[in-house]
Amino acid sequence: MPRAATASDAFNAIGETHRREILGYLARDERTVGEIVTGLRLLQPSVSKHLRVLREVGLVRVRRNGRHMLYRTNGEAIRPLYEWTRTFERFWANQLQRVKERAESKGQEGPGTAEI
Amino acid sequence: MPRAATASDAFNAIGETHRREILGYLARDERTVGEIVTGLRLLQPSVSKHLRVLREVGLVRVRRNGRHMLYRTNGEAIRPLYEWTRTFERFWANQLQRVKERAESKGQEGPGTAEI
DNA sequence: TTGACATATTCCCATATCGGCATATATTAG
DNA sequence: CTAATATATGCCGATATGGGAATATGTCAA
Repeated sequence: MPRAATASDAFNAIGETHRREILGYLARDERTVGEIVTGLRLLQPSVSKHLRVLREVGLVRVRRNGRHMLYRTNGEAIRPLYEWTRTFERFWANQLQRVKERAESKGQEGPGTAEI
Repeated sequence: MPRAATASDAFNAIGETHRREILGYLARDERTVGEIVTGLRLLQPSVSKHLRVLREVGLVRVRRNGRHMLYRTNGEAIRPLYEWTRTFERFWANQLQRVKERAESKGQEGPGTAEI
């Protein structure tokens, strides 16, 4: 079995750096394909292809305006990713806690707890 | 250029469903490869391969205990993903805001306000 | 040592990728 | 209508994938 299609879900779609950049770029306002091309310095066919993937997984929305296509990020579709990552929130929360505790008890370094 | 390697960064690594499952499984306690195999009903070589990818991007840590390898999730490595998704938080925050306002002004439950 | 157990690696294969380039489609202007 | 602009699609090639089966490596027990 090959790797899951990039358009199979949001988790796969955001694996690509350029697609994440596009999502960021489209987060504020809707943008034309041409604006993305010049704004992010990508080639037009590449942008169109990435937009197709993003559209297929619902990460962007489009509407037509004359001969322009106006794309915008659909933040709702990012929420599942957010929720998934939040599942691990306690890790860095604990980390901050530990750092704070260590600072407060400002004593001794634990001897090298080996990490592989 | 082919797709970026699955072990090139966390964004690519979590694209795979089984890897996300493994990360969830290893979030509470450290686990043996065998435990992952039986716990998630995967084949051992498959698990070992996924663990390798996860290890390469720092999403899991290992230590050896006799002939067992004990893996655990390194939540810290998920934080960048969390931060990235949080960039879009206002999308669903606004959504909730709108829902709340509607509820307050109407003083009743809105019918079918779909939740994902 | 030998054998049993735990995990990692290798090989094969069908598939999807992304970038470039060329081209097709769609829409408006004149 | 035709030309020009905006976007989408098709084709190519190099590459990495993930599953499965077989096998290699590593560690302990007797």
